[in-house]
Amino acid sequence: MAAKTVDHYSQTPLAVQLAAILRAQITNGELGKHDQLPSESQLMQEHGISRGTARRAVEMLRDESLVITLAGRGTVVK
Amino acid sequence: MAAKTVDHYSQTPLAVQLAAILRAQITNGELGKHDQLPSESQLMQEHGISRGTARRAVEMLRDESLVITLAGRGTVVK
DNA sequence: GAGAATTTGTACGTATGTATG
DNA sequence: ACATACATACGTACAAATTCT
Repeated sequence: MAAKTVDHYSQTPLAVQLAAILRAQITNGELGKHDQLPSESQLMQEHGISRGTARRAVEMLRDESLVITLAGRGTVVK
Repeated sequence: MAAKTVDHYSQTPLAVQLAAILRAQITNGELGKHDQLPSESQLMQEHGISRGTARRAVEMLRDESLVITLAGRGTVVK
């Protein structure tokens, strides 16, 4: 099945949409503890968004302490 | 006297420097409760930085709940 | 109320620096 | 040396909210 992606025609900001999608995957266990999140480049391609938008989405999850980002490594579920 | 500005040759990120300058002005009372912060355009000109950098600096203060930003209005000390 | 000007919000592109593998 | 990945910073454009004339 196709993975869920953001809606470019929605009024909701793309970064907010993406954060919600990733947050849901963490909440429902699709992404478990210590699991690696898709890289910024992967998120860019999969959702057709820019790097800045992908980064803002992940930043929201960091602010919520749902994930941890390590320079040069990536982002993992906490 | 000349206002304090960021150092473009410092190792410290420009946004971090600017946030520190504004944070100090709030702490020492130079900027008091309900006082308006310089607009993003003013910060750009006064410090010779881009808008994105100015926005990140103010964003830090928002994250610290030191200020409140309203679209079309600006940012004021809380 | 209309319209211009100002200010913040969102989105994208590019470049460079730093750290890891 | 190279590829990958995050960090910082420059730029552009347009949208949305507010203020001013």
